[in-house]
Amino acid sequence: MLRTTLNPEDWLAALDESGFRVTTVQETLIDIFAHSQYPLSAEQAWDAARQSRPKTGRATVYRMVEKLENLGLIRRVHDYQGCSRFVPTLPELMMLFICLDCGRADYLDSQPLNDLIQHTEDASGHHITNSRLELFGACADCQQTD
Amino acid sequence: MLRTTLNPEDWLAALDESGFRVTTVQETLIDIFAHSQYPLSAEQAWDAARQSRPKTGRATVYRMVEKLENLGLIRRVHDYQGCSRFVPTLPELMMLFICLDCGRADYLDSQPLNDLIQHTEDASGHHITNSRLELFGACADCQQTD
DNA sequence: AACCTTATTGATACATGGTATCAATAGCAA
DNA sequence: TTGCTATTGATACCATGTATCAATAAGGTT
Repeated sequence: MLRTTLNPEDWLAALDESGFRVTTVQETLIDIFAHSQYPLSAEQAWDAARQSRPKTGRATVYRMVEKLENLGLIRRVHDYQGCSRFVPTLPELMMLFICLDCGRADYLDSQPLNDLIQHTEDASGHHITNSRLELFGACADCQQTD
Repeated sequence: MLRTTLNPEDWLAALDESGFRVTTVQETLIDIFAHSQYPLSAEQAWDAARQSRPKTGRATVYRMVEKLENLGLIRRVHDYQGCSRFVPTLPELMMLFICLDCGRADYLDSQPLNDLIQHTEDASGHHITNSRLELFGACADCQQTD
């Protein structure tokens, strides 16, 4: 699966630039999200965080997830598993494909979505400021193993 | 806003054909969903149901909402208000626009989405079986009043 | 129309996921 | 090093949704 690389240091820099203190919890959680192959819930991130940092609090993780989402560093995935899991944001790759077989998320180039939005604005008269597109099915890898 | 008409009787017929008993709770809830201008949560539907049918139970409404969703008669809306509200399904109009100002849902023709899916399948090699597209912004009406 | 079977309902208790509170901790600037 | 204050962790709390189970009511049968 295509996946442009993500740099945890950029995320820490983004927090710093937004005026937040850089803490060890943040480093831990950013590492967890940036390196996960799969969408993660706050609960899953909490479990993962406690492996390297046992005293990590649950509320802290929920707060951190909210902060990362507000900063646009992670985005919520809405799929058949629910609406509580997150993946890193890749700004140019906003079309998300979720494989119903292996569960992995694939990021797709946003251009077709941008075109669709432009076309829809023209046709409907609505002014579109935000969008969410999620595609579901069997990924290229999983089709071969069926 | 465009909105093709919905016939509550068709919904009752769909329940009947699926082997479910047709009850007064169902009639009440179907009427509520079919005529709402806005996405409704189960809790909101419960409030509405009790106005004409005071003894209606909370769990019953949650069960009914789940049933209507499983039958494809209503669909879940995932927006800034959360992921617990539903709108009627209009099969040929699967692109949903939500106005961030007035809150109303507008249904848009699915063809551009179908084209995008076809294109994405060809480009990515994934087999796409399902999709969700939601667009957000200011609707044509609300732009004029700004 | 009365009867029977069983799906559906309503009330209650429960589970899950997320949030508010607040004293203790730890960034970070001086 | 010190002091200020954002952040944290523990706990209690809340909201949303689910399991249980006796009572009710659809709707087919007689």
